Amino acid sequence: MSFAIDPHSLGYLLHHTTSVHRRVMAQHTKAFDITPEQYGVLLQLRTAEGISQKRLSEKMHKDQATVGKMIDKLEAKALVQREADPADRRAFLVHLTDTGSQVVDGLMQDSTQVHEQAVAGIAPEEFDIFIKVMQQLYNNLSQDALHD
Amino acid sequence: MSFAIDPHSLGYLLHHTTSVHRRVMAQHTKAFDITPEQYGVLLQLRTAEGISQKRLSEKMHKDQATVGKMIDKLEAKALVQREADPADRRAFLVHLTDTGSQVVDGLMQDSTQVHEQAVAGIAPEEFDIFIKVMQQLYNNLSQDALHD
DNA sequence: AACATATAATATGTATACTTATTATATGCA
DNA sequence: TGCATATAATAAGTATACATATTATATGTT
Repeated sequence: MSFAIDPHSLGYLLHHTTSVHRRVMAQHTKAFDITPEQYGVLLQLRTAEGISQKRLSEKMHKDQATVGKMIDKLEAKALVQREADPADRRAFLVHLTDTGSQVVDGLMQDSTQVHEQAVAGIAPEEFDIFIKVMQQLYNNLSQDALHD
Repeated sequence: MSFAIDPHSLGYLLHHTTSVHRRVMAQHTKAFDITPEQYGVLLQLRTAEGISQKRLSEKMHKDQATVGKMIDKLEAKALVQREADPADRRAFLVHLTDTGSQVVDGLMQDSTQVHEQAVAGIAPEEFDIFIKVMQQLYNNLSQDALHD
């Protein structure tokens, strides 16, 4: 195995690129008075309306406690709503409110802009390889990390 | 621009892969009673012995307050040491202790293992493209994000 | 020297992210 | 049915991560 990069810098590259992506997204989400993580919740709900906090935490690869807190904040801002699950009295089903839907719709446009900014000057074939490698890294690292 | 992936999923891919990488590293750093972020500090100090917290925060792309807190914790564990900067009474110079050096040395080996686990089955040429694309994404996104 | 401005570190407050424990409710099985 | 076990959500505690403010010290200008 003779890769060009120092093995210790894979972590740096992942973390720094992810951080800067978050910071750019934060500049956009700020206008809607939410964080990028909260946008992530709204985006999931858009295509998974009425799922439980448990399922949501699995889909987002975050633990239940974290997602629960985020739902608290989003509910306080009236962007989502908790509904008692009629089939399981331990669970809540989470719904987007109308305002919540409007916020996601607005931010999806910003998100597309950020994507275009991010991939500027990158050849499509290379970007495809990048995606494939990222998925492989994820799969390789997931083998012994606990997740859904 | 017709990339294969949904523009909204670039963030997911970055965040999830970075998270899983952190979780795997955490399994290793735990044996040394530190976090992956604290390992990052020690690793930087290894090649930049005696730099200020300010410089350290710049090299790590984190803000000074965050790095200051991490130094507090590492100092409490006797892995690093603060020294008054003789040339600037506002500043501290941060040093690895002997124990700190041993911890980095041990974890660098673990880190190499994690790297190998991560890149298993990935063709070197594709990994090179991956690195290049990551760097381009970083550069593109850094244009309007504040950083060093 | 005196003063305005910049800078290094710290303090404070908010928001993830994860661990462990707790509570209420489900579910499987005797 | 009754009980052991599993599960959904929450609570409490620790550690980033960042924004804003504060304090002490430097530095530039007059």
